[in-house]
Amino acid sequence: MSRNEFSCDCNIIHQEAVDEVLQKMPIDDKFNKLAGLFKLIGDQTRCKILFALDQKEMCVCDLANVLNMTKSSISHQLAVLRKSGIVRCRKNGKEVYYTLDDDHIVKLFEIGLEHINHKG
Amino acid sequence: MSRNEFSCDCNIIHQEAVDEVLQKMPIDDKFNKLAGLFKLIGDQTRCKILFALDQKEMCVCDLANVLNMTKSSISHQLAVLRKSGIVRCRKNGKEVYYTLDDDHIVKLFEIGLEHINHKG
DNA sequence: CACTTAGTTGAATAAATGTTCAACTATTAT
DNA sequence: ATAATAGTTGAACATTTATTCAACTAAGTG
Repeated sequence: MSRNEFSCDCNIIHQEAVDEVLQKMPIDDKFNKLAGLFKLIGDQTRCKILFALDQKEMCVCDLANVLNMTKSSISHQLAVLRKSGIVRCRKNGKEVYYTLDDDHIVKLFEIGLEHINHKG
Repeated sequence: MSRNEFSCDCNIIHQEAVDEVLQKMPIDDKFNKLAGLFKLIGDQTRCKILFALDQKEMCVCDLANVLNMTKSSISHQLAVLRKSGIVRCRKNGKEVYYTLDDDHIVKLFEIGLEHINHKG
């Protein structure tokens, strides 16, 4: 039984190791969400937006000025962050104010920065 | 001085807030690396590879079996992870064994999973 | 009311990215 | 030597994705 029934193009070298790891692997849905979360903060623009919102509640124009980008592109990214529940918004007159809505993000940033400062 | 000199298409609503946040913002290079790190683990395939390697040192074929993918696509992703210093490899005969080479990744995963389990 | 500004949205464009495929190297076994 | 297997690599392809542009809504101002 050196060949497996799956679509990978090789023999199983260490069947036991493979089985053991497979048992501990979370289901696909978990990885989907996990990778999705990291993909969300794996973009310079969104990184900066989140960093800024961690300092202060800000409206779209403020963010556009901080990032030196157009309202439109900021708004598009804010929509992405909103839909994923990472930021929250509140309307006041003409302006829409955004805030961070997730403690985990700040922790992820801290560890990420540790990594950067430790390695290249 | 309600108009700024930059390329954003709007007035500054809260000059003080903008200035304050701008002062605290790391330089672009930091954000580049930070977003780069998250982008790296923001992919299902690489997420699974890293999770597997956190359990056990594995060769490419083992990983191909665990993920049920071809050697080639696994190898391509391993090259990406290698170049960024997140995994390390060691050759032994025909086989190449990979291991995790970064404590931060595990921490990021833990917090990421906390987030998933807390939110949707 | 007409005008300006804050913000959103959809379509289009351009760039980045993951997988496949085929060719290749290197090591082991017959 | 020859064959088979582990792994890498570059090009091609398809998909995803970030920004731009233009049109739009909604709220405040003269």
